[in-house]
Amino acid sequence: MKEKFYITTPIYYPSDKLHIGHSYCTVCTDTMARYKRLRGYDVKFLTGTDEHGQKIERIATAQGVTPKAYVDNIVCGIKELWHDLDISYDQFIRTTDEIHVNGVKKIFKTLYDKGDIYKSVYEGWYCTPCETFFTEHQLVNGKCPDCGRDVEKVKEESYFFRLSKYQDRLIKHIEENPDFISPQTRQNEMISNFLKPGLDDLCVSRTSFKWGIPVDFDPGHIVYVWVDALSNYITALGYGSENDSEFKKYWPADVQVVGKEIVRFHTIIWPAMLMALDLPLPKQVFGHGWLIIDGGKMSKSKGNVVDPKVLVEKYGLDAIRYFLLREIAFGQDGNFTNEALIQRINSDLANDLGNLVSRTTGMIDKYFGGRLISGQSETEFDAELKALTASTVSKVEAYMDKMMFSDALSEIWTLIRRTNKYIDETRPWVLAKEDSNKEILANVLYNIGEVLRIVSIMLQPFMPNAPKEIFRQLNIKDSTLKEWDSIKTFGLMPKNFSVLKGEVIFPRIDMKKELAELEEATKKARAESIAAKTAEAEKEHEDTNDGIITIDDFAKLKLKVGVVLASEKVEKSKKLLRNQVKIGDEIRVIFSGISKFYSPEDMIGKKVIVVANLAPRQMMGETSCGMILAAEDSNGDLSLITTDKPDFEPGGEVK
RNA sequence: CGCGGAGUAGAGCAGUCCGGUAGCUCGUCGGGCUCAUAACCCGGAGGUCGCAGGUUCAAAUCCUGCCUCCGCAACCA
Repeated sequence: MKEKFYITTPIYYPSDKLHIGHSYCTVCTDTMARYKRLRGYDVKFLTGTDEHGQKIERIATAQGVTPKAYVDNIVCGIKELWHDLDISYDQFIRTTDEIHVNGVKKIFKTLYDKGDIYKSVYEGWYCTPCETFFTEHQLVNGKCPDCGRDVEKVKEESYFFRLSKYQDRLIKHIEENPDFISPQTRQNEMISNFLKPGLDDLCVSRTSFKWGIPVDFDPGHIVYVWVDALSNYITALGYGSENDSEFKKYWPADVQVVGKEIVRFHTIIWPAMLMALDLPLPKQVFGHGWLIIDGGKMSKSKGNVVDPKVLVEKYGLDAIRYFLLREIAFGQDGNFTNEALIQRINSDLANDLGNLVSRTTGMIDKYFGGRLISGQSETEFDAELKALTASTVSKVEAYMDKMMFSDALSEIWTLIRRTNKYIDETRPWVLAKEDSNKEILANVLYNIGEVLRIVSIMLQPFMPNAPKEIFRQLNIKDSTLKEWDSIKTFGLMPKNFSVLKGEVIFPRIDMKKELAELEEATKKARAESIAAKTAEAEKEHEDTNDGIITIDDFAKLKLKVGVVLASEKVEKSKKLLRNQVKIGDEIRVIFSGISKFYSPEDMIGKKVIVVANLAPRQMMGETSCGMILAAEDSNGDLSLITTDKPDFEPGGEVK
């Protein structure tokens, strides 16, 4: 019986179009799934979408559609993207699927009955305009991290999962299974950051939104993301349903690929849930890194979001997949630049591999009329080429088992380059001049063809198209000659084979021209995104109050001119300065999040504008009375608002 | 002292766990070849391995301190 291999991607949140980062994660997982299939495993590859929650509910409402209609549309686009990237998933789970919904209800009930879920009171902060709950930690200077407005303390009845109960077992499991969290650095992070300080029980239900799976024994409560989303990896297999044969067959997962930002949920919350359900844990959770763009994180506000679809259309799927898998060490962050992409395409794909195929089929065509018949003659260079081929295969296997895609590809390319060198060494064009050398020539070309066959097989998990085309050009039809096991013996290609010289596999790209074009496209996209954002912001304003306030509204604000007498950096805070501001006769302590832009020395003596009637707020264990005004530019840099006349007398009101 | 990651030729990275002549790709300069996609092959130049101490016969690698950048801090892949 075939050994099973169950691999998953995270389920993505369909609140927006997916970008290159999601694609990266999915392509890597797909490559591993393809590799395991090629190695003869019974592979199950799961991906999907996490469709519930307040954010989606709100976006859908804003667009005047039902949440389901909204996600249906986005999911459609996601499936299209996976199709374009040739993702070979076996199943696409949606958290709105009936099998999942029922499974989650059952899991929730089971945990409740066992006492691992209990009812209590959730305390947190609520931002009314945003309709969102925040914990103490999430607040920025005690204010809503989204809109910066005041938040109010709320209590909500909720269900909690006894996460704390599993803390010791988790630490033990992680320590006893060094491969459970990969790469290693993530493991250190989890233990020192979260497990050692101690785990709190986790709030697993909400009453603040409706779009989700209801707790069926307590209407009004909705299962929150943890139990809902994480369960997908087992509900997709039928866990908790009548037909759980797949669950029995595939669980536990062999690898769960996740982004580094959600390693925590997958290595702490998820395993604790599984422990509570008495289920085995996944064998490995692999946290990959992020794509860094223009030296920073990809984000919509920066307008540097890369659309995988555009890239695939422009350069082809194989090139994009190759780049992602080769350029970035799996597990670490990696840079994505158009320049690096084009460079990889040109030097690795076009010059090294594509050109090798081209010159090989070209020579067979030219010297043998496309039909090669080779005998036994050898050259002094053959042994080394064959030895390298064999060692490459075993190195690639070793790297692939550790999901070190970049290193695996690097080995394959060493072989490709060596083969180009072999051509130089054997000088087929010289051999072709003498009829007596015909047999040696035939064997040289045969060896190159055989390496190309082997290379193509090893490349199959990474690139879905190029290997097929190489097989076609080398006229390899026998499927056993495309299997992994066939690469362990050098020389399985039929001794006489014909070639079909075809189109260039990877055309070279004119770097200068292309970069200029891309630059243009990026600018356009950025402008569009900014325009869309502005429009959205305007719309939001209109929706509330047209963005216009009356003079009476303005009069509610008491803005005063104060002078900063003293200022100091707040320890433990990156942003805050603690200022003592004299307003008239009064001296107030006001915290201000500007230490990145102003040193305490800068502050002293500054005449600043203070919102004098702002409700006092606890910050860093002290009360901040008021707010110092500063303007923000598009880079996020802050500039204090001050009075124009240097010797202006402070204390007066701003009107 | 909140946590983690990074700092190595012009660029991007490997090497650091398990000290022993500093490696790869691209770029650059020179040479070779002409089968091939102006490609391929060979060679050269270019690095005080963030800084400062320490351990050692020997440090990019181990130890101590510091600086800079990035990310995270209850779900942005």
